[in-house]
Amino acid sequence: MAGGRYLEDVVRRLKETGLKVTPQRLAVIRCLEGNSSHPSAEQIHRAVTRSFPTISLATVYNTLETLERIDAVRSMYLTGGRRHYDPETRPHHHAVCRRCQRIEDVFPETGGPVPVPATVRGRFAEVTPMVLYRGTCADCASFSSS
Amino acid sequence: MAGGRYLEDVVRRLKETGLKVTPQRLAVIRCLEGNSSHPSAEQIHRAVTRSFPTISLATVYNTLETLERIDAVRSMYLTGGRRHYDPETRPHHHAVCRRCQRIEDVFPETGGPVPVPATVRGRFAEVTPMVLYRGTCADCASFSSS
DNA sequence: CTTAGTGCAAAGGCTTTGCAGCAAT
DNA sequence: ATTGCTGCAAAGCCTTTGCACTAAG
Repeated sequence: MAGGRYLEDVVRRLKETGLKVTPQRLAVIRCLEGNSSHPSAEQIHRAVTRSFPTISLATVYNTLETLERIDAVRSMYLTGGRRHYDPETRPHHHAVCRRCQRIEDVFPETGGPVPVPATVRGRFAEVTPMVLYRGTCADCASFSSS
Repeated sequence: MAGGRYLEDVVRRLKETGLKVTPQRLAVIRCLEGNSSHPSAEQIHRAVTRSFPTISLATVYNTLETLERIDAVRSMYLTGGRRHYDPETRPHHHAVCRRCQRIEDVFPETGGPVPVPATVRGRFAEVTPMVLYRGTCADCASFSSS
């Protein structure tokens, strides 16, 4: 595996900002590293619990907020009323399955840049477009009636 | 004003589906007609309360769910954990202010169709792209430090 | 009449907050 | 010693649900 580039980087930023590198934070960072499943806080908590049984859900939330402030994670509401966390902080798009809610990253390179219409440019500054491709994923399409 | 095209249309669809046209539902429909502010359920409730003081928030939620089923309104999580309702049910995009969370409709015609990358097309069927143009609106840009 | 819809209140998710105890300078 | 972090529990939003009452067709 790629081995800790993300972890190293986030740890460095924590230290630079004067924040502490606690075992709980390390566990959450490790859970996020290379994780493109866009987990919710609760999913992260469940996953981290396996290696760190005593970590509390509140600490996971606190840690995620801290990590978001140092740009180590990005949160978003893509589907439903729950927040999803993504360690990929570069601008990119998302494909979301209408049925199973699976979320996949879609990088701008694969589809070319998304133009910002003049009407939007005239009314908003520093516009970053983010596309949501809502569709039906292969798994769900094959079990179409289930 | 345009005068009731939306209302007429929704009332017709309610009847066709065998649903009742109650004063509460009419009040919610009137509140949605031509409303492009993407209100939350609570905002709709507050607005409707002015003309219909006894309507309950639960009824507003129930009504919105009913209206969404007959495709008279579309709900979405664009920003934060609250649901926003939009009487515009044709596919379109949204511009959202990073600061004040104001939401504006952006119609595909103004920016041309959004292409679906081959990678997405290969993994998802019936893909509908929806763009979120996140930026800073003119009002917020002028009060940049407030 | 009959059935669906309303309003109230309670319950349910998810997230945030307050605070005592603990850990790391 | 001082500061910040953790974990627990409670509180807070927003939304959904159960149920008796009411009203639409």
